[in-house]
Amino acid sequence: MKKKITLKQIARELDVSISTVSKALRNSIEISEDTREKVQAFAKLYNYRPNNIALSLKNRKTKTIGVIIPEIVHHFFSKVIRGIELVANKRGYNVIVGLSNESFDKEVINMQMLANGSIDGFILSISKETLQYQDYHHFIETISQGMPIVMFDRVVNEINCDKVIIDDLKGSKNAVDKLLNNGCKHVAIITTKDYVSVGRLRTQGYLQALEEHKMIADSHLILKVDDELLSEDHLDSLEVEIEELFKKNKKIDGVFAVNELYAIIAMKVARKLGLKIPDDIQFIGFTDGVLSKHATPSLTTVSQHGQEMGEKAADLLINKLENEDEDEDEDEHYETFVIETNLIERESTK
Amino acid sequence: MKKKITLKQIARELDVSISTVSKALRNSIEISEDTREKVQAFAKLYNYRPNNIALSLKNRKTKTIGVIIPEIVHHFFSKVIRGIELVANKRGYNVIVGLSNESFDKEVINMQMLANGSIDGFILSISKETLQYQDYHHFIETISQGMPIVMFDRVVNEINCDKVIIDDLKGSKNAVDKLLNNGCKHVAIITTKDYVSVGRLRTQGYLQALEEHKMIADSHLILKVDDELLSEDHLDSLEVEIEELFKKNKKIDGVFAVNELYAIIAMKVARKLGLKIPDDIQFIGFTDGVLSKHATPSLTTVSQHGQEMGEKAADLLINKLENEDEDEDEDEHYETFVIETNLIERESTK
DNA sequence: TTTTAACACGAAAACGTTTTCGCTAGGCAA
DNA sequence: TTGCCTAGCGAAAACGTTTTCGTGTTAAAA
Repeated sequence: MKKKITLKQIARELDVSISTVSKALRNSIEISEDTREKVQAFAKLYNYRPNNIALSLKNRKTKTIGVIIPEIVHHFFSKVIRGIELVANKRGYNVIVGLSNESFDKEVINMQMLANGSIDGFILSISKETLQYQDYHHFIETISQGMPIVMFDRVVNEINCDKVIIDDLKGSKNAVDKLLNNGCKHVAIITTKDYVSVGRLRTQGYLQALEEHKMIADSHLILKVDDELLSEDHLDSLEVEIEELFKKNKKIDGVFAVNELYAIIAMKVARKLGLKIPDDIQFIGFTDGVLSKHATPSLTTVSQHGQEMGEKAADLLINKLENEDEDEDEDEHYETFVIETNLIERESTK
Repeated sequence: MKKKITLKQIARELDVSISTVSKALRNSIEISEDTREKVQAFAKLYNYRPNNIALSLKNRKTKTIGVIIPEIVHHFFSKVIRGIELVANKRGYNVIVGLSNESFDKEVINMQMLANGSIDGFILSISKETLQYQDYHHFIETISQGMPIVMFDRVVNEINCDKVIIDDLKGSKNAVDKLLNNGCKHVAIITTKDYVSVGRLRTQGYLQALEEHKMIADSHLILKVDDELLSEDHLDSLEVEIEELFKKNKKIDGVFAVNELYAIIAMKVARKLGLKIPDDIQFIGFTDGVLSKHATPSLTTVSQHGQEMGEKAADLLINKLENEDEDEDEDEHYETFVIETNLIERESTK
C-alpha cells in the first residue's frame, strides 16, 4: 500500500527544495529544463496529484458547492441535482449533498456542518418545516458571513439572494385554462396547505384562470391536502378524501393537481368510480415525474424542468463565486431567474 | 459582512496566544478558569467554529465519503443515497456525490477529483461502460493508495473490497417461481445484455427456476434489450420489440422483467393487444420504484431495498475508516453483504 | 578586471488547526 | 536562601500547498 506522495517526498528523493518541485510541476520558467523534466518524470511515475485539502486551505476556496434539499427520493429533486452536478463538474466544482428531510433542525445542522469551510456556497430548497416556522436565521447568518446562497423552487421573499423558480402561478393558470378551454365546466384542484409556497401559488393560478373565464370558484372543489408525511397510510387516506370529493361533487369534469402523485391517485379513483378519462373527466398534474409518462392513461402535466433549474442555479452560484474577487465593490445585486414551464399534453386531456 | 472568525483573531483580541485559545475552547485543564471563560464567551459571541479544512489537513481525515453512482434520476439509486446520507450524517460524515452517467471516463475523472484528499473513502456502483470495458485500474489504484472502497449493486469479482449486493439470482428465481406456481406455462423474460452483471444474474435465476420446474427454456422468450441509452426513441423501439415478442409468441402467459420500466411497458403493450392482467398474463418486475406501486394494475415486484443497501454500505465504509488506526496489522479482510429481497405482491399477479 | 544581468534555485510565510514541549513565576519545603 | 514543583501560558512544528523574495553562480558587458 503506497500512500499518496507529496511534494516534500519528491523533493527529498530528488534532492531539491519543495519550492523547486512545485514550480517545476507548474512549468515555471524559473526552473531549468533539466530539473523540470526530472521532476515531472518522477511525479508522473509516482502519480503525484496535489492534495486538494491543502489547496483549499491555501486558497481559501474549496471548489465545492453544498446542496441542501428536503428529499432525494423524488424525481424533481434528483433532476435538479443532476443539473447542478452537470455544470458544477463542467466548471471544476464538486457537489456535496445534504438532506433536510423536510426538517428544520436537520436543515440547520446540515448547513452548519458545511458552512465551516467545507464549501464555497449553497444551493438549496427550503424544507417544509422551515417554511412553516418561518425561521430563516440560518440563511441570514450564512449570507452575512459572506457565503452566497442560491435558492430554487421553494424560496422565500424574506431572504435576499439569487433564486431560481418557475412561474407557479402562470404554469397552473395555463393548465386550468387548458381544462376550461377543453370544455370542462367544473374543475377541481387538489393542492397542499398554504404554507408551502408553491402550493399556494398554484392555487392562486387556478383561481385566476377561473376568474378570467368568468367562473365562480367553488370552495367545495378545492381540496387542501395535509401532506405532513407521505406515508403509506397518508396515501390511503388521500384516496378516501378524493373519493369523497368526487362523490359529493358529481359534476366535476376536470381536475388539476399540484403534483404528479395526487393526479395519478385521483385518476385511479375516477376510474374506480367508472369515469372515462378523458371523456368524462380530464386531468392535469404539476410535475416533472416519471409516473405521468408511464401511467395509463398517461398524464398531461405542467413540466417543471428540474434539470434546467439545477443548471441555472449552479451557474448563478459559480458566477457569484468567481466574481467575488474582482467585484469587491459590494453592490450586492441579486437575481431571480424564472424558468418557463410548458404543458406536456398526453392522454388524460382531450 | 463579517467573515468567519479564526483562532488567530480571537487570540489577538484577547491578547493571548493562539494555543491558549485553542486549549481554552477544548476545555483543557492547562488553562485557568478565568481565561477559559473569557475565551469561550468571546467565541460564542462571535459564533466561532473551527475551520473544517484546516482540521482535515491536520488530521489527514476529511470526515467525508465520496459516492459515485451511474445516475441519480433513478429511484433505486436515490434511495441508496438516502440510506448512505442517513448513517453518514448520524456518524458525523458528509457525503459528496459524483455521477458517472454510465460513462467510464466520467467515472475515472470523478474518482480522481475526489481521491486527492477530498474524501476518506468511496461508495460506488460501477457504470455500464466500465463493466463493458472491464477496465478496473482506477479502482485498483485507489485501493492500493489506502483508500477504502465499498461497492454496491453493480459489483465485480475482480476487485477485492467490501460489497453490498442483493441476491439477484435468488430474487429473480423466486419471482419466476411465483409465476410458475401461479400457473404460467410460458414465461418470458425481458432483460439486459449480459455485460450488466445484475441482468446476467437475473437471467440465470429465470433459467434456474424453469429448470427446477422441469421446463425447457425457449430462447424466443428471452428478450435481451440493448439499453445503451434510455432515450425516448429507445423506449419506443423497446415497445415495438416487446410487441413483436408477444405477437410471435401468443402463448406467453407470464412475464418477468429485470427492471420496473420494462415491466410497465410490457404491461402497456399487453393491454394494447387486448390481454387481461392478471387473468391472461401475469407480470413481475425487479425494482424498488415508484411506478410499480402506482401503475394500474399495480405491479408485483422483487424489492431491492435500496435504502438498506445504502445504510449497510455506509456502515461498512465508516467501520473500515474508524478501525484503520488501530488495525495496522493489515490483515485485509473484506466482506460481501447480501441484502435479502422479497416479493411485493400486487395486482399484476394472481 | 570589475560590474551587471540573467539564470536557477532555496527559505520562508501563509492558510487555520492541534499538540508537544518549554518557560516563567510563584508557592512551598528543606 | 536554595531548590523544586506546579499552574498557566506561549512558541513552534506539523499537515501540503503556492508564491514572494532573496541569494549565489555564471556569463556577458563595461
